[in-house]
Amino acid sequence: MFELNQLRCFVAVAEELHFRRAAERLNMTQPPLSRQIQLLEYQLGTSLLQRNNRSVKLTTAGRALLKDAYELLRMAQTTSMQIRRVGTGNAGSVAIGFTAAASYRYLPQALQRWKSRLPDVDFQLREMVSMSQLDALENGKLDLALLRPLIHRNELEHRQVIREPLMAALPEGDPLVSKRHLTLDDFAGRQFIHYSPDEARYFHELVERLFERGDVRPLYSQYVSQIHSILALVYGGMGIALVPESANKLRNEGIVYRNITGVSEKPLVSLDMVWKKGNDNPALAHIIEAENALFATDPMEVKASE
Amino acid sequence: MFELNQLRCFVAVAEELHFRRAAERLNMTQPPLSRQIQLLEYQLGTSLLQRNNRSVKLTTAGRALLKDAYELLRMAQTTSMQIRRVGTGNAGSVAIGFTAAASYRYLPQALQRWKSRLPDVDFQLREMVSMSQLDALENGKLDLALLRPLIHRNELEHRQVIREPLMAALPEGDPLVSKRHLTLDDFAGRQFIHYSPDEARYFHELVERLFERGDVRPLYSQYVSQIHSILALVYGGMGIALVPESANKLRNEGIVYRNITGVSEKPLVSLDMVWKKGNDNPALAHIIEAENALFATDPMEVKASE
DNA sequence: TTTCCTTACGCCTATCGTAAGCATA
DNA sequence: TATGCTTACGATAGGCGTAAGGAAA
Repeated sequence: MFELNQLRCFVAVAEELHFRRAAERLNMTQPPLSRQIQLLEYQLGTSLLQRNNRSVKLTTAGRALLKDAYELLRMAQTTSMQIRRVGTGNAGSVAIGFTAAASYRYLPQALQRWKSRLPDVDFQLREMVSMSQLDALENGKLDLALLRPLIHRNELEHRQVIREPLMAALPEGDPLVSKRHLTLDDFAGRQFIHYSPDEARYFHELVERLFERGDVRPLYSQYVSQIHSILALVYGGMGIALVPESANKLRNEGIVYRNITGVSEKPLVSLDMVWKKGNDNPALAHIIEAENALFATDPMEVKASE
Repeated sequence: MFELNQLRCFVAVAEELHFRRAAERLNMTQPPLSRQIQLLEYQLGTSLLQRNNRSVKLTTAGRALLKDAYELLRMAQTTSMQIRRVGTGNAGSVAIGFTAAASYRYLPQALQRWKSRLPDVDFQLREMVSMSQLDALENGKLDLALLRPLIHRNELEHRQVIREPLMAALPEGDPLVSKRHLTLDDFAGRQFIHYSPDEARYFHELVERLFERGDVRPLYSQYVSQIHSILALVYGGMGIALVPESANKLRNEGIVYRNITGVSEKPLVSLDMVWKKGNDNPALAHIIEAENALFATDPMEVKASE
């Protein structure tokens, strides 16, 4: 089989139709160039150039090869540049998993930042539940995961990327709506829609810890894992709930959000970016670096707002 | 820039994920294989394989390269085979020019023969007037021309491929139609549609020579170059004419063809195949060879039929 | 100790450059 | 005679194989 260098020799001769000039272009002397062409002809079993002492012309086979040689050399050149860029992280692809929660506030802006910084990187986005994301990270199906803090595994690294406050979600017409500022005491004895201790453990424990500090307890009526399900139940009058501030991007109709004095001032709910320790995807490194630079001091804090 | 051989080395390692086994597959020992991979990595400026003493894994850049390497090697392989076949004339393309006359009888069957013998050859057909064909042959735009015999140029070779008789073309209702066999004497004093001495010189001289042998002369009323024009004029009652037998493939409506005793027995009208002497298109050689074998004795003769 | 990749080193082949050959205008 | 490709030949560099090195299980 021929080598790319032989094709480069052949292309030079085919374009110059003159061995000496072609050799000059290739920064070599003419005799070895002749030999390379002869070798190529021998390997292909056919003559490529018809040469007498006065002229050099392409044969039919030579004309056919010239077209393919251009194609091959062009593709080799493209490949070389592309791999170089993948190596530096300026090209390639990054597989990103995210939970529904991440898709509302953090992911859209983050994607915009990353795409403008890495325009030739292909971002593959997949909505997945937290557990699947962690598994996918480990077996290399994902480069990056966006999810609520969990017990982190050893081989995974993480960083907080967003923190937002908890707010009360009330159905329209609820007596508490008239109060501008609630306190946790207002939840005493109220039907309360809680988070599932298994499938939404992070939120479950967050809420548990809040109420452990005081004396009041709401009446836990339901255990639900997804925020949009909680909002549906609040809307349906099944109770009131505590949700992260970004829930208002999910649903506003029939629901009123209220700050809770002593709670909503602090951004309690985190979103984490997680990746595998040994992941060598250079584009991933750029993303992590970009987020580190952006949140040089602290993760992005979402202030309580009304 | 890398060489194809380095890609072959890389692919072997990427598939085996084991240097020693890959080296065996490549019929070499393991250390030089390591060196080739290192060289490739150096040339691309990025690591392709992540190797510790226990395992070899593709990096992101390596995965990207593997896909492109397959593509490049496959294309090189295809090119090699294709050029080899072009060299033997079993692939490639042949540009064939033909006059309208050739397209009726000879070309269709000939093309069928050639295509079944050379299934991977691309036949490019172009209808052209004779002069353009000869020019195109000389400057390499055509490989083969099909036309009436002309004063042949030096650099061109030719062979007769078909001979057919001349017949009389009469308008329906002409008094001569009632005779089953005409003679040239029947043309005496009749309005006769002749061939142009410039644009249809071959036919012009053929007809001239015919009438020179006897005493009768028709009345030359029109000088026309194309056979289908002659038939139109005959149909229109402008006169009668002498046309090659294959004219009946052009037009039958309103025209009656009749043999001429002493003329139609001999196949007087030839069609030639012409090519340039130095043409190196191997597929052309196959075509010429095929026709030589087919007409081992004589060109295909079209018998006078009614 | 074994496995497996890397480094070191000598050999050899393939490519290069110089020089001579040969055909043509 | 000048031009231009090929052949011949010595030098050199790059690739291969063998042997030694080093890390991990």
